[in-house]
Amino acid sequence: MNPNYTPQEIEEKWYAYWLNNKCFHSEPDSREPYCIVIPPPNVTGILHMGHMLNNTIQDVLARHARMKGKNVCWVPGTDHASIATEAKVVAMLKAQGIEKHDLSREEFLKHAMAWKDKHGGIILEQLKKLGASCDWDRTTFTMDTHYYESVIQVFCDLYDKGLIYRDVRMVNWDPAAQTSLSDEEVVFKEVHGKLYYLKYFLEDSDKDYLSVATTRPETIMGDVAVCVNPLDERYSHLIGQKVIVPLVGRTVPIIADEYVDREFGTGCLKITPAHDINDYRIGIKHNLPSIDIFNDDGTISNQSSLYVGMDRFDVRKQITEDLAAANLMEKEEDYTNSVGFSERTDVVIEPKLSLQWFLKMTDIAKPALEVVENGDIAFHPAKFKNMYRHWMENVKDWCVSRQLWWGQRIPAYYLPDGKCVVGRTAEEALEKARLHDETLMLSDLKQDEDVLDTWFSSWLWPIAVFDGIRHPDNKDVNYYYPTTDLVTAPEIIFFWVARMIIAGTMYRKDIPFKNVYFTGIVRDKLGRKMSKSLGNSPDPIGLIEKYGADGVRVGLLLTSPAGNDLPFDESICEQGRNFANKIWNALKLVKGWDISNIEQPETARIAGEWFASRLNQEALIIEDHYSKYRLNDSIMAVYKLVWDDFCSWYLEMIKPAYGQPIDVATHKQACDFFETLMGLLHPFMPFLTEEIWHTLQSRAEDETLMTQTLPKQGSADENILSAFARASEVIMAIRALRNEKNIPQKTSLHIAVKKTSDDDTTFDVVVEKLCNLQPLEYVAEQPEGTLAFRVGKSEYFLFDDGVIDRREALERAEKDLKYNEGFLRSVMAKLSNEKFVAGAPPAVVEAERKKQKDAEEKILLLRAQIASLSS
RNA sequence: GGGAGUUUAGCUCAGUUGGUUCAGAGCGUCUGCCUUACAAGCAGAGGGUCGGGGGUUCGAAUCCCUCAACUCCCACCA
Repeated sequence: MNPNYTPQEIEEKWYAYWLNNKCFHSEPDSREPYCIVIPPPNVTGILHMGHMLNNTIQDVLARHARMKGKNVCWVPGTDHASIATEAKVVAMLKAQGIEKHDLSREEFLKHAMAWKDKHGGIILEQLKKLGASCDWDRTTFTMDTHYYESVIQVFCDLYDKGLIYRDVRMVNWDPAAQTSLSDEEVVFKEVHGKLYYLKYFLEDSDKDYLSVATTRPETIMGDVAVCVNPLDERYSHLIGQKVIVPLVGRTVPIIADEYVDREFGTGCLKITPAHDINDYRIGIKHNLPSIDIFNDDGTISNQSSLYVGMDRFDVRKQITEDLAAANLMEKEEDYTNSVGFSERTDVVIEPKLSLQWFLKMTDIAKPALEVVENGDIAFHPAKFKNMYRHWMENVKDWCVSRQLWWGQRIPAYYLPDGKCVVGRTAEEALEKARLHDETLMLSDLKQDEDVLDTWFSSWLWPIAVFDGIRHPDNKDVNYYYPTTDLVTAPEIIFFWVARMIIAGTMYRKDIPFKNVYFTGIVRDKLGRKMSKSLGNSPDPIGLIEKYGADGVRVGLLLTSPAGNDLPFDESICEQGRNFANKIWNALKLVKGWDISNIEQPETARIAGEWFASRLNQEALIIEDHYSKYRLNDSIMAVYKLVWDDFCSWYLEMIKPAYGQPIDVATHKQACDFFETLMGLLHPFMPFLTEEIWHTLQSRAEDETLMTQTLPKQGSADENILSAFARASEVIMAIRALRNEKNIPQKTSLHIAVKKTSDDDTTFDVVVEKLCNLQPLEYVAEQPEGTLAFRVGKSEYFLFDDGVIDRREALERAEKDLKYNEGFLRSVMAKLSNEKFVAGAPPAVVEAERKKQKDAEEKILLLRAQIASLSS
């Protein structure tokens, strides 16, 4: 066997084995289902640390449930991610010298599909390296035919119910992707810019002007008014008069509205209804015209008299120069404000008036709020309930149309007279259209050019992956829905989680999942979010190659309680790798022994009894952690059980002397323990545990650890656990003594004990073995020439081999005495306090009395010891 | 501007309804060991006024008030 554990081959071998044996595949049967739907990554995406964490957690939950005997189905898939993917395809085409606008919709989609076929699914292959136990036979893509149809069907249904409407609204416009965005897709960032004070001269005056502060001087071509607060005495006399927009020369009125903050800037606000949401509202209120000076790509439109065709940011630069040159700029100030950026393309959002499709949210959100409020769906950690409630109570209508080609095309058809019908197919639409005009032909219908927001497909994910929209009563959806756990990032609680709950309560009249586990965000050591632009994200596949998938999984899990951010440092993977290696070495030890038909030593017998109890005890605790979704506590408990209890204690206890064989019974038991431990560890370290499970004994052809159902653990013997706890204290005390006195392990020590009556002697043989002692001697008094130390209430005496320093021993005893006297004082302080004795529960008072008694006994012992040392 | 959360060892975090001298774990640090499973290791040790202040209580890391710092969400300021 290799000296160090080498994961690569082993991981490849077992993943292939599991696939070949269909270990991940699930079909409905009589068992209890356990289902997770993966948060579908972008089809063209590649694996990043966030995916690693998220999918490791899902895999742990899935594997754990499988070993509990559930019928586990983890559905994988990808999202078509309309904006992101379309942007990538457009860029790819551009690199080949092809402009999107030169292609027909069909041609473009052909290119996009080709791109998807080439790059799509890379991420799924990467998940396999991590060990993800997804049911790959159920892999779903949000543009698969059945899925596409489901989305269209839902759109039509919502339209028929009157929940979807088309309207002109101010939307968030992404000039790079040239599409509208929902509010959720806009990210606000602090931007250091300037505040420009522009001169708006009063009509018929060449010296009186209003100074107007703006961060966007390039929008003045769209100005239709200047607004002041009606209560602002500085300007009240001017209300109703007119000013001239600088450079532009247009005459616009001075109006009044409470919206204007008198404190800000000069208290004058220019009104550009087409390019600012607040100006838009004021424009409507005051019946002002709206001048849209931007083209869809962010250049100046011919609605403007100036700068036509120039980009908005170039214009900003140019116009400030021109304003200054024309002496129309009063001043500039540095200014920081928050500006909306497109989540996908990272360009500055342009508020824009346009005709879009919306979904009414208010009513359909109510039942979805209810199921979280009443606990049908549990959030882990629970604090996210607050966030959810707040959003749901203030939910806005959802802009579902996107001016893209990649996605589900909106099934709305326009008639020659401008009327609109909605239907799943053109034929269905035609039927409806003929109700208006029976002479219409298919060719008279013109389908809407836009596609639906990506999230308008992902919100159906837990239903549509089982085809439960088109066939609501099919076997799969009836069995697997509602799913059990959802593991996702808090960032998409509104994008996705909330909307899935809405869709679930609408289309299944049931929750989509019972638990939502929110992972933290993976950050770098400096606490920064990992991002491509910062280049601070390690390559996950590189990490797997370096530390092994098991090692990386352990590392990620150890430091990541639900909802907490994870400051990632490669060294945590090292800890995982080291752990794998430790286990590997334990296997080497166990496999290396010669087995012989000899009698079982008492040490091994008692060690077995103890470890069996320990295992039972800890298995319960681990299970409890799982039930609370405290996976980091769960892995830590297994980690310590394996490393400390099994390797450091148990194996040391049963280990035969070098060159000696081990007895059959002990060896068998050690292997059984090892096997059980591998079961407990399997969800976290699937590859290593599977390998070891097969190495411990030969298995049937298609047997795997991952499909084993873990046996119910027995009970733990408290007596033996506490007897061992005491013995381990003795052992550690002796080791510390050796360490302090520099007595090598090879030197066998001669120790006598004066035990108190309630001490258990069961583990004396273990103490002797692990500390390399001559048989313990039991004495009534301290023998001459010995060094005394105390563990609990028993005294131990080390026979002097010329290494004992009496003065040091005395100091130790005195320190111990001082501590116990202090302890006694604090206990007595409580007991002599009448209020305590009267007020505290009797059990607590009783406990204090016992402490008093114990401390007094110890003090007596120590005083005697000190006396003998100083004589 | 509105809301939520966090603050305990050098780092990441536990600490269940106040009750053992309760201040914990892992990692890191320090010391000693290449002891034939494992130096990716073994054995041992040190380390914290539980963010500051005040209060309730016989008793507070835990409950209340207040201040401070940080994080996140929502709204968005020309």
